Amino acid sequence: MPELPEVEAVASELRACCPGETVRSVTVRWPKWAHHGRIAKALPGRTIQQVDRRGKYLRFHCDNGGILVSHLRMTGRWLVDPDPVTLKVHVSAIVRMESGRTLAFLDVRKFGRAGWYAPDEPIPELEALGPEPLDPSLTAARLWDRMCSRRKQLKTLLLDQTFLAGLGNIYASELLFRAKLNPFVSSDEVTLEEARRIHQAMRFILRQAIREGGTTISDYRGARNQEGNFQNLLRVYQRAGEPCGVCRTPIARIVQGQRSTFFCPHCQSAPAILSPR
DNA sequence: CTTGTGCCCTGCCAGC
DNA sequence: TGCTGGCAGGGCACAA
Repeated sequence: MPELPEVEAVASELRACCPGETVRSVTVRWPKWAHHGRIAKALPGRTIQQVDRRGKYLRFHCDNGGILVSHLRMTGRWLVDPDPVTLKVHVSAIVRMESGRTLAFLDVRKFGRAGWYAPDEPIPELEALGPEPLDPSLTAARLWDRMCSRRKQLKTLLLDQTFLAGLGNIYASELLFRAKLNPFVSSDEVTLEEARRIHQAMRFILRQAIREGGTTISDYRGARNQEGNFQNLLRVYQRAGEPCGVCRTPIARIVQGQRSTFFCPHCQSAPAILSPR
């Protein structure tokens, strides 16, 4: 479910209510959720100072400099003051605050994970991450440069978190449609002009999705249990067989790197060099 | 370095 | 109706 815009939505909701809250207790119901069980020991007594996002990871910064790092994976959700009924199933962890407020991590598929890191302790999962797609210092020229140094199919490269941090299957397909680029093109064959289109489309799509509160297709909900709206603006994702909004050619779905790629075979046709007669 | 496979988990849906 | 296989937005380990 969650890619950059969804994680950004969750982070901003948590940011609106967590800072200043002191943790009273942590109950881990799915032991694999927490590395080593350090969280249940380290978090009680800590006051959360700030919540932010890096790639698809959420970070809770605490008063002693420690950081709780959380990844939602496919179906993980942080919920603020959940209804008691929702705490009956799929609960990975419950964090109770001194104020009486509750944070719960719900996760149907139980892939979500969290780790506690002491002050100045290295955080391995964040160190390999590529740049933030919306970072102003990531210019089209720098993006092109990074693409040229790799030799991977475009869509697969966009999903690589060491290349860019935060894109997932939905937004990779959507931005390539907007950029009118073929998902199967090798990244080292992209021209500077095409890289500019990717850069522009990526920023446009991500900003729009953030504005819409993310994409809710089945599972995703924000920390206030609200749905996103970007699913109404999807042009190719999960639209296989439907006419392209630009040229009416049926949208195609092809499995690429073990996951679905949606694209318009006409608007995003491969350059001639890749399809010789 | 790249691509492919299996796996972690559960729920849902199409097809038989 | 009931079962089965395939599928799902992520990411990791491992093999070729």
